Amino acid sequence: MALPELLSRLRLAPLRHHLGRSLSAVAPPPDEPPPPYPPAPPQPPSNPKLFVAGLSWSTDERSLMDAFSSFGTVTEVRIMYDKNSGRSRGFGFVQFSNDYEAKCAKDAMDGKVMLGRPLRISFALGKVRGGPVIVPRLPTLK
DNA sequence: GTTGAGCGTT
Repeated sequence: MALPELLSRLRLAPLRHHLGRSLSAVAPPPDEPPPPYPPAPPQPPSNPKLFVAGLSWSTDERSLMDAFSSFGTVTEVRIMYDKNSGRSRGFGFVQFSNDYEAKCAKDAMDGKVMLGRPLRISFALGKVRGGPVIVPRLPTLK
């Protein structure tokens, strides 16, 4: 009886020791950072300004603001008009005081029919006064 | 009197 116990102790002791070390050595990586393969969208494109297309020709900035003012503070509404004819080009921009209001208005109004026309809303891009417009600056000649 | 995807001026 004592012999098998002794044998098991003699053989298990190093084994348990080894296992304990190897486990503790292999244990740490439960934190495997899963590499997000679409590395692009950490944040959904969001800014206070919305690009609103699909506007009826008869939609003016006043009615457009009235349609969006219930989602937040509208800081700017602009509809692009044709230089010559003076009529609406069918799209414009609506800017809110913050990104949340803009996203809320977009989710609520995108696809909604206004004056018989389905609205196409997305976040504005490009020309933003004071925005991140990168202008390559050439060295000034002297 | 028209048209219908799109990203703009001061």
